[in-house]
Formats: sequence, structure tokens, C-alpha cells
Amino acid sequence: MDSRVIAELMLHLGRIASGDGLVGGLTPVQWSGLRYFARANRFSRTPSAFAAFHGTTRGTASQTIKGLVADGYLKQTRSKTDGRSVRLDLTRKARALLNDDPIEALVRAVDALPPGVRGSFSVALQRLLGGVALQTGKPLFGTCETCLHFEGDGCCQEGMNAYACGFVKEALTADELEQLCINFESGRSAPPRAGAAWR
Amino acid sequence: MDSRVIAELMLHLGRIASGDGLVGGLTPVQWSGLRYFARANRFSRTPSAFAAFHGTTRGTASQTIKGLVADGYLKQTRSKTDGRSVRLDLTRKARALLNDDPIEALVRAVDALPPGVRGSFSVALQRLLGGVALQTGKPLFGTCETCLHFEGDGCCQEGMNAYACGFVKEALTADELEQLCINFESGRSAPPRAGAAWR
DNA sequence: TCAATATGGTTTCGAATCGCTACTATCTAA
DNA sequence: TTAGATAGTAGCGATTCGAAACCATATTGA
Repeated sequence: MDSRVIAELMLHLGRIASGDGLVGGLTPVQWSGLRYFARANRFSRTPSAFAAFHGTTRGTASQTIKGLVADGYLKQTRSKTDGRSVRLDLTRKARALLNDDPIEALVRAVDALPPGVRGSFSVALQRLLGGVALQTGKPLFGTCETCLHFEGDGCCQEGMNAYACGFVKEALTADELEQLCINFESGRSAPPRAGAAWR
Repeated sequence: MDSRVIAELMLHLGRIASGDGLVGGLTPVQWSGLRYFARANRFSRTPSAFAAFHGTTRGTASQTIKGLVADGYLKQTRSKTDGRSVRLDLTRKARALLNDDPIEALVRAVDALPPGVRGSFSVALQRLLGGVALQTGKPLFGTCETCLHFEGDGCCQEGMNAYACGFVKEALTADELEQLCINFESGRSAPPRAGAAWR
């Protein structure tokens, strides 16, 4: 099958699956934002990071966020270390709403793929994302798993945390290791689990 | 990898790859229309079929088409058999423009996949599209290859064409067999080449 | 220390999109 | 021949988005 046909098919599938119009009171862009803030780590839950991730401008991202805050899905807190920065956290209401994500049809379809197929499919997707991000010069988001800045991994010394980020110089909890980060720097080669680089 | 993460990754990749804003003077929606009319067969190059394919209303589709016609990318001709119907054909200018499709980055990324991976990837994509179309009740577009209405396939009898469609009851040329059709009816089982059902 | 510059975030404005509804023209079936 | 279905278009209002301007805070360097 022609690569162009495959590419068109991907875009088409994305459009169909993202659900037109508002579902549960949220627009497709707002859903996208909610998914991002659910998956991003605390260093990346900012308007700027969302704009970079989403491939849009800070102004547009700010509008999207404003709507989500007004509807009670995100809570803003100013950073203590940087007076300009704002962190966004999902409210309980938002977490409940995420169960009715309009993406559900696609999730079920993915779930119906044979396990082996699903594995190689996700690896291929990540390679595509990396390739596209590289060509378009857009930032690639990723998780600690394959990040150059990741430190720790077993070195449980006295008075030290098991995991830490060498970029922001802070300790990390275990569940943060699989959240998306804007400071991701691709470095490690083939990871044990299916790759973790996302753009 | 979680099915939900995979689904989100697909949507994200689609958004990033489709290129924000206008490229070459066309908006993303117009590009999508141009691609559709380049791939659809003569029975499906109508505003209604495009609306069905694109998951939008006829009104919106009509507006998109109006813009493309005004810019000289599509040519309208009224049907001789149905006075209401209009067929849209790409102009030479449009075919030239399609070489600068903003989807190019994704096409190159797909092209860089190992051949074996690309094959199973496209098969998985088509399964996903079929699954999503089924769940959302949207029409599934496809090609003659796996269509119930397809007739011919070697029966070159006297005075008969090699290929024909039993639904519109017309002869088909060889290159039409791989164009998208709105009258697609999934019937045949696993095809020789990687499946041909597209939504 | 203070000015220049960079950065995070918001606001505003204009263009474009999209769904909805209404409308015309044509076809089809009773 | 009339009623209803279908193909396509037009207009309205809400939303989205990008671009630019703007404010507040950090950082850098003279």
C-alpha cells in the first residue's frame, strides 16, 4: 500500500474518531486539552507546554484553558518559584468526565486488535511521531524512560530519592516516570518496554 | 501499551501532521477535500458523498467545495442522468498543487518504516477504521477489491467489459478499481492485497 | 544597581469553520 | 399528479484559531 494512502488514512481516521461537535459539553479542542493535562507531569502542565504540545499558539492555548477553568475542569495555581508561571491541575469533575471520552470508539477498536499487532502498531506510531516531529521541527514530548535527564534507576543511596530529573533537579515519584514531559531529551536507545517518546 | 494511550497518540499524530493554518493557500479542510476528490471514483465525487466521507453536513461540505471551485481547483459539471446531481473533477492546477501536500512529512515518515512493519501497520489501520465506522454508524468507503457489488474479474466474455459494478450497473475501467466509492458494501473476506476498506 | 532583553501568560481582533435551519430544484413512488 | 425523498445551496450565529499587542516577572549584562 502506498505511503501516501496510509498517511491519508491516518488523518481520516483521526478526524472520524475525534467526534464532531461537542460531546458531554466539551469541544474537540477542550477534550484534547483535558487529555493532555491528565497525562502531563507537573513541570509540563502549563499553558505554554500545552501550546507546544498541541502545535498551536500560546494565545489559542490560553483561550482553551480559560474555558476549561471556567467550567470547573482545571484549577489554576501560581508557581511559587516563578511568579509568571501557572500550573493547571485536573479537578475531580474532570477525571470523572474523562470516562466518557468521545475517543472511546477508537479505544475499543484498538483494544480489539490482536495483542501482537497492537504492540508493533504502537511502536510504528511512535516512530512516525518522532519522524514527523523531527521534520517539522516541533518539540517531542516523552517520558523519563528514554530521557537523557533521567537519573536514579536503582541507586537508592542514603538520603537520596530513587528517581530524579537532572534537568529540573528535583526528585520524582514512581508514577511520574510515565507522564509526558516537555523537557524530554531523547537519548537512550531501544527501551525495554515499547518506546516512550511521544511528541 | 494501553489502548487509550495508543488512541490518543493517533489523534495527536493526526493533528501534528495535518499542518496548522494554510499551506499553499489552502486550509486544512480544503486540503482534505482535494485529497478526497483525487481518490474518489466518478460516482462519489459529489458534495453529498464528500460530506458523508468527511463526517460533516452537506452545508459545510458545500462551502468547502465552493471555495475550491472559486480558486480553480475543482470543476463542476451537472449530471446528465440526474438533474440535481453535480460532479466535481480536479483541475490540472489542483493535481499540480497536490505535489506540495502538507501531509508530506507524514508520508516520508511512513515511507521510512521497514516494509514489513508498514504492511501490518496499514492492515491494522484499516481494521481500526472499520471498527470505528461500525461503532459510530458512519458509512464505510472502500474500493471494488472487497466490494459485494463488484462483478467481472476475468470473465471477458464477448461484448462485455472485464469489470463492472452491479450497483450502478456500469462498466469500470481498470484504474477505477482502486478508487474510493460511497456505494461500497463490505462482503468479500480477506483480500489478496492488503485490504481495501476505508471509511 | 539599573536598564535591556527574554519569557510566561492573557487579551483582542479579524478571518475562517462549522452546524443548523431554511430553501430551491429534481427525482421517485403511490 | 401529487406527496415525499433527495441533491445541493444560502444565510445565521457560535466557536476556533492565528497574529499581534500587551502586561508582569526573570534574567542578563553593563
